Amino acid sequence: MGERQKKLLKAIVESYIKNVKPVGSKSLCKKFNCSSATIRNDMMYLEELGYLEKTHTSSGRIPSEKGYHYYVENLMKLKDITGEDVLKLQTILNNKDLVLSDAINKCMEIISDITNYTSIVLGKNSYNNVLKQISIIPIDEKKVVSVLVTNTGHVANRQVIIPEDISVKEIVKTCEIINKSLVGTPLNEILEKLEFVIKPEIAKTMQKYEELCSFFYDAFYEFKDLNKDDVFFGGKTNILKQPEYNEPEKIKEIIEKLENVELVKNIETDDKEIKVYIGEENNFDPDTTVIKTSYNVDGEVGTLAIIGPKRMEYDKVVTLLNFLKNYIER
Amino acid sequence: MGERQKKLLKAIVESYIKNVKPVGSKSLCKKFNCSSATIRNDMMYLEELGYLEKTHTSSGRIPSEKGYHYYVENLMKLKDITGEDVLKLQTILNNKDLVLSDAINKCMEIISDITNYTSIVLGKNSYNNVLKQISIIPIDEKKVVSVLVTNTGHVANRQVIIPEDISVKEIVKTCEIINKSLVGTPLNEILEKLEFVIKPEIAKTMQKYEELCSFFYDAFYEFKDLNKDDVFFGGKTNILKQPEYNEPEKIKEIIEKLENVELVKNIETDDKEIKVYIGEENNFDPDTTVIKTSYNVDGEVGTLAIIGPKRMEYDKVVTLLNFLKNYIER
DNA sequence: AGTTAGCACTGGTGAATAATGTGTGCTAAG
DNA sequence: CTTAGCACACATTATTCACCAGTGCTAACT
Repeated sequence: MGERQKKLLKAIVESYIKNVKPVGSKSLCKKFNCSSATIRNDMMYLEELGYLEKTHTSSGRIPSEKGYHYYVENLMKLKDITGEDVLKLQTILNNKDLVLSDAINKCMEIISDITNYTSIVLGKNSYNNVLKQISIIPIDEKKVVSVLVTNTGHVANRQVIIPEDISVKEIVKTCEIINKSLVGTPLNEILEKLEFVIKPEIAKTMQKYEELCSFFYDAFYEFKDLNKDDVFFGGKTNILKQPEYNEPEKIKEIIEKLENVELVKNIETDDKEIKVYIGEENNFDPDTTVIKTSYNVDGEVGTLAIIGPKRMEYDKVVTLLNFLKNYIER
Repeated sequence: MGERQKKLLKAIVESYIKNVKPVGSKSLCKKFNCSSATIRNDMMYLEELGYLEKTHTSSGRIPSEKGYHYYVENLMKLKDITGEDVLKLQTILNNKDLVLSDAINKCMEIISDITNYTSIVLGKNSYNNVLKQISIIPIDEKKVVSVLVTNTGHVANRQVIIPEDISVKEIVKTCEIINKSLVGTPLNEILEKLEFVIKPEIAKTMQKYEELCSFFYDAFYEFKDLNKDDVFFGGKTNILKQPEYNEPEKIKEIIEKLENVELVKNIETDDKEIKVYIGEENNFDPDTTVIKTSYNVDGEVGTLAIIGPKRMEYDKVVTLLNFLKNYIER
């Protein structure tokens, strides 16, 4: 691919990103100081290589997924990190009163607003977290609330019904034993340890050790969530402002997917780089591009993702994500 | 309005609800054993009274908002509480392992699924709740987590940064005092009591009482949320399956509104009856009907709401809501 | 007085047609 | 290698036409 062809591909991608409509040969004449026929010849060549496509036999060209890819990897230039957008982000990030996750969420919300794409934060709430404390708080004769706190300050709670044959006293006592023995245990090992450490231990002193363990199994069960992704959307529906979402079925399709928690959680990544997944190669929606990266701040890890049309302002998004990621990771 | 005219209005409303298209005079001939001209005469009369409308000069009639209203109040018959739908609800409601709010949410989800309308539960999390316990759990040198539990078992938590000039010890001690003095206090009075009860009390024994109170003010501040509505959607986008949502703008408009938390929270009601708000008279969206009612189960109160097109299966929705409300309130 | 048949009329719907414009591929000449 | 010129392809839009479902009105009928 010659130099002019590269420039041409770049021009076509950028024009299409900006103007949404297929770009024809004539529109590029002045820019390249040559006739439309020349442009057409190059276009044909780029199409043969698979970088361009036509929507119908005599339309202008649009970039193929391969074309976008080439653009992202070889042609685009990251923007300078300046301007009011970045200023907004900095203001938030410098606010020391904000807990990290809140700051990240707010930043992603802003990025969503200035780009009109949908942003997602998948905070792996307590990846690698260990138990800091568990409390049992009796609510009435039939119910207690169990509250679990991790070493990073995440909290989960659950209401549990007290089985008829157990007394609150026994529960509280068992809870104390658990606190003594299990503090420092990674969350995902808690259930296991409950069975193989706690049960034998309380078997010595308590009659109803089976029932008690089963009760705590119950109480801990939903805390698994702490290990799961916590999903935050910044401007969930901003992507609908993109002109590609102009027909009912397309809108409903994307909304459906954004509401599908399982699908969204799939976006999670632990890739330290910012990766761009265009169309078919993301497993979210073949008509979109997903740009994502992980972050890791003092063991608090998660995923930042932006979902937009394939015709996305790649340079802008990558620049912003890059800035945010670097800033929070210092 | 004569007897036949009432029957006619009923037939028109029900036909339109079912078939979505304006109903013409001829389609009702057999049912009323008369000619289309007769029907037309009655239709004209009903239109004069404001119960019917035309979409254009020579279309069939559709019910006006006034017409729907008359239908709901005078014409429709509640369905029998039978069938598999109700069975599904009962199964959930009989599951004793489910906490009330979860059971309600699941039921509303089912109602949304069988009707294809959007259902909302606004659980006033802890209306009238009082403080049961507050704990301070140190996370590291700079952070603590405050955990607040209410008498109904609701939990709120918040990470707070420790001001430089206060020690964790002092915080924990103050916390104990708060627990002694403030347990039983309604949540919305906590901040007030912090100022006028706690501050004077700790002023006796602690030097930095000002700073400590300010710290706890901070720690409590977001717990106000507990007094706010907790929004749950059952099948948020089910309403999009209704044929009226067949153009991009309409879809985007309703999605926008459903994403607008403030607007949704406005739906809240404390009306014990099931009320139907058709079109302009609901302040959510003039093209929809909102059917809502409050529930109150042992002091746990909230709002159940269904949002659908004005052309809604009023009898079905009211019947289902009625069943659910009565069942949970025993 | 209420009901009905008949008729002219209105507006929506869908198919067919035509006109226009934007773009292409190809060829041949510069 | 570049360019002008030309025939062709397809999307878009507007126009027309026929059709249909429905109405309002009038006059006749029970």
